[in-house]
Amino acid sequence: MYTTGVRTTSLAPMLAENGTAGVARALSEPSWVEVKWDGIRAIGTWAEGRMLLHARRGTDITARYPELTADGAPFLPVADAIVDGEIVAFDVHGRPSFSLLQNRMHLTRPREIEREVVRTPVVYMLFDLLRLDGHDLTGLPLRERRTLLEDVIADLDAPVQIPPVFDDVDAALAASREFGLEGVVVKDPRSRYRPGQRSPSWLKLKHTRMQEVVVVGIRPGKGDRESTLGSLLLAVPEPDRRRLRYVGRVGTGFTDRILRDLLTRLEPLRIDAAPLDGVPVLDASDALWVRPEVVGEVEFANWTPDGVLRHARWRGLRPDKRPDEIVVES
DNA sequence: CCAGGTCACGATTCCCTTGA
DNA sequence: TCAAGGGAATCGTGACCTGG
Repeated sequence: MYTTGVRTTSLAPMLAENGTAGVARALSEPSWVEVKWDGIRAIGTWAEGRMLLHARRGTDITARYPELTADGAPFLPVADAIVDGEIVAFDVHGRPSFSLLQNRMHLTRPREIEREVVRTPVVYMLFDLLRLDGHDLTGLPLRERRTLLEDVIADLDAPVQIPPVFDDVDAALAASREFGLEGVVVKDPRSRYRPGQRSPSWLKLKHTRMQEVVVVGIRPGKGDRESTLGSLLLAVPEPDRRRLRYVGRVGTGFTDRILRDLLTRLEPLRIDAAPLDGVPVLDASDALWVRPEVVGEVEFANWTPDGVLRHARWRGLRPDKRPDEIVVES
């Protein structure tokens, strides 16, 4: 079982560009809309009755998902195939949860992997078929690859599924937002599969949210960011408005000019002790604290279970807002 | 034996250089 | 002039090493 982590040959997955609803609607009529699964992209190579899994950059992750790859895993009724899909873990509400996956995605010890098979089961959502019984299918249109995928791999057990395709961008966007999903991917059904390419034939439309935050600290930067800062430590007021609650860091979304401006504003506010409790040791270890006076706005994907902003990027200062005016969006 | 630091890997986003 | 791609920064986890 020492295949984990080794780089072996496999196809590189085709990637989606960031898109807008307008461009996505124009991609085809009717539209081809898939759920954007919040999981781990994986290319599956089926041969000699066994599935090998490779992550986006080619890492062999076969050993990490025995329910998809070891004895007893679903059996594809073909001699050989290469499939493309996403490994997904679901929370109690039935929503894909990347934070659940993080419990198991880096495990290497067989005992711990087996424990997570039971505790954090995954489903392999297949959305493409790249090779079948010796034939390269990447030159076929998506519509035909999908038909072959459905024909050939029809009756699989629970851990391997073929998710549905929708035909209305706006309805799918609304429904996915309603259900708390990350977004949708709109594809051109006429498009070929281009391994390793980021193609405008696939567009991801992601839901994002905004949150006002108060800056409570600075973490030093490295490399190009050595002379300015690495990330900002953020907080929001507790419901009682008297204390602050730590909500994580933001380290992207800045231009060099904005970084220099932030540093100029924050330097005079430096204080010795943290202005709040509950900052994880790792974040606090090299932090430079500031008086909680500077309010800004971040765009983010969702809240983690422990109340931290996920994928936050800086959107700008809110000089019109005082820290105690911040409203926490649920 | 534990805590802390560093690394690896999974992910994303953005800047900046490159080349057409 | 503009798009594409490389590079580097971020987050979050576990593995590993080291010093007390």
